[in-house]
This record gives sequence, C-alpha cells and structure tokens, in this order.
Amino acid sequence: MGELRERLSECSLPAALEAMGERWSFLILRASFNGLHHFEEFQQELGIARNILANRLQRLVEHGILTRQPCPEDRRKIEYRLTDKGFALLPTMVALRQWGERWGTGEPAFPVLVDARDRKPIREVAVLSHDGRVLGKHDLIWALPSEVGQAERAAA
Amino acid sequence: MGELRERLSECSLPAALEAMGERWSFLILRASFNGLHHFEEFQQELGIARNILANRLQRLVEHGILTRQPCPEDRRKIEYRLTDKGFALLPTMVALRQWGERWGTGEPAFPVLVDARDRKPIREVAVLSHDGRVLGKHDLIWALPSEVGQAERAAA
DNA sequence: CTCCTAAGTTTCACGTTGCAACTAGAAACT
DNA sequence: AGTTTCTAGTTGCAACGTGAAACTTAGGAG
Repeated sequence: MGELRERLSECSLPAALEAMGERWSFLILRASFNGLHHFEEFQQELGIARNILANRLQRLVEHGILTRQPCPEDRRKIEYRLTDKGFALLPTMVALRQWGERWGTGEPAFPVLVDARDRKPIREVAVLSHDGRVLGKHDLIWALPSEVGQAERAAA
Repeated sequence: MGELRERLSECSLPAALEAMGERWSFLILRASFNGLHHFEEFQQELGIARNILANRLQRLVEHGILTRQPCPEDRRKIEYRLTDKGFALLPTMVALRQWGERWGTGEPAFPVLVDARDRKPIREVAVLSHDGRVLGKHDLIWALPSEVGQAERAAA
C-alpha cells in the first residue's frame, strides 16, 4: 500500500490532461463531435474569444486530436476534423456529460446520442468488470501490476 | 438538423466543466480516489501550490464533490472525502486515463483498477447500446429528444 | 476594382497561477 | 507552563493566461 501511494504519478491521467485540460478544449471537442468544422462555426457556437479559439485549435491539432486542412472548393475555409485519437475521447465526453446531467442542474441532455441501428438511446457509461458486470463503489480496488494475473493485464 | 445545431448549448457538459474544468481538479479527484484525505497529502503528492490547493478543495466542497470535516482524534487535521456525486466521476476519470494510456506516451497505467471479487482488471470504458453492444464511430447518431421513442428515454 | 468573408493576429486590460513567506490553532515534548 | 512542531491554511507579489475589440491577410463574389 505504501508503494501504491508512491507510484501514483505513473498514471497517464496527467498526460491526458496535458492535451485536454485547458478551458474550452472539451467544448470545442463536443462541437466537433456535433458536426462543426470551421473556425467561424466554433466561434459563433461557443462565443469564445477568437485568439483563444485559434490557440486551442492549434493545440488540438498539435496533439493529433483534430486535423486541419483548407477546403478544396473554397480555399479561404479551413476544415477541422476529428482524428481517431480525437474520436476516442467520446466515452470520456459522454461520461462527463451524463455526470453533469445526473448530478448537476438536472437538465435533460441535448442532443441525445442514439444507436444508429435502432435509434434507441445509449446506456449510461460505467466501469465494468471483465465479464461485463457494472462495478460500484465497493466492487473496486487499486492494485499493483504485479498483483494482477499475467494473462489478464489488457485493460486498465 | 438546423435545430440540432441551434440547441447544442442545452447540453450539460458546460455544467460539468464548471465544477471540474479547472486545472488540478481532476488530479485532486484522482488522489482522492486513491485514498488521500488530507491537505498535506494532496500537496506533497501533486506538488501543487498551497493557495491553489486550498482554492480547489473549497470549490470541490462547494460543488458537493468532496466533504470537509475535522478529524475527531486530531483536530488540527481536516478530512476530505468523496461524496457519492464525487464517486460518480469515476467512469469519466477512468475513461480519460485509459485514453491517455492508449493514445498518449503509451506508459502502462498505474495503479491498475481491478474487480474486488476476482482481481481481474476492468474493461475498457466504452459507449454501449441499450443491449450492451460496443458502439463505434459509425454506429452513433445525434437525435432530438422528439425523435427518440418515448419509452426508452432513460439514459443520454 | 471593390466589397465581402474566413481565419486568423495584435493590443491591452484584467484575472489566475505559482512560489515563498507568514499565521492560527492544536498537539507533543521537556 | 512554555516551547516547539505540525496541519491547514492566508497573504503578497511576479509571471502567465484569458477575453474583448480592432486590425490583417488571403481568397472569392458581383
């Protein structure tokens, strides 16, 4: 347990926050998920200052979360698009949004994310065991990598 | 689709970020999840400035994410503990950490979160359909609440 | 040729962060 | 009882980040 506390800083959370931890980053990402692609769209949707928006877009591009390329048909316009790395932030974003909805002011979420196949809403994002049970407060413990069986060290 | 874009701001992500969006908030939360409870513990673990730490702890308490109470056996000490609302941020935190691990520097996560029952690592956090399928990039669409069947509007 | 639009950049006032030193209250030591 | 130590802060100040508004540059439209 002593070692556990000492090695806390080896977690990759700080690395993730280095890319996404600044103000506006998640809101730009959400707008991106919702189909916005251009500077002026982000600016009007979010009401963010233009210099800050430029800075954030540049950082997101540098971190490989968005790509930046001029539109072929109107070369004034720049298209910002999510990369796979950027898209992989969807579970984080949905989890955070669901938390805000459940514990915040209680507004119903909008828009709703639905399964394209049957248009039914998605499940609540949760921490699951290897066999798919939802794990709660008392079902979880922190462990050293050495304490975990060798065969099943895939997920974190 | 026009309405969808117009009503983007009704999402509860901004509310969530109001509570957790500042620098250090997630790292303090992680330390909390890992069993730290006292000011000096947070300060030494994170290397955060004392005034900022005091400010963040106060904000987290104000938002109902942590509780603050003096220890009975040593009344110099203050205990900060996660509330249920704070604990409910676990899926968000785990998702963010897993993203950092998968797409960041590639360090193996530490410590590992395991199922208390069998000590096997947890699954990767994902967006799931109502019947438990993992939904990917092309399996998801955004919908107006009105477009979703009345019976199944539970999750977001 | 002129006007307009998209995507920035610049300027400057203001707010936030971070380090270091200081403080108040409770416990421990002598 | 008096001094020291320990915990959880607060204060002061310099550096950095943010935000509103005006300005710039390249490309397209009439």
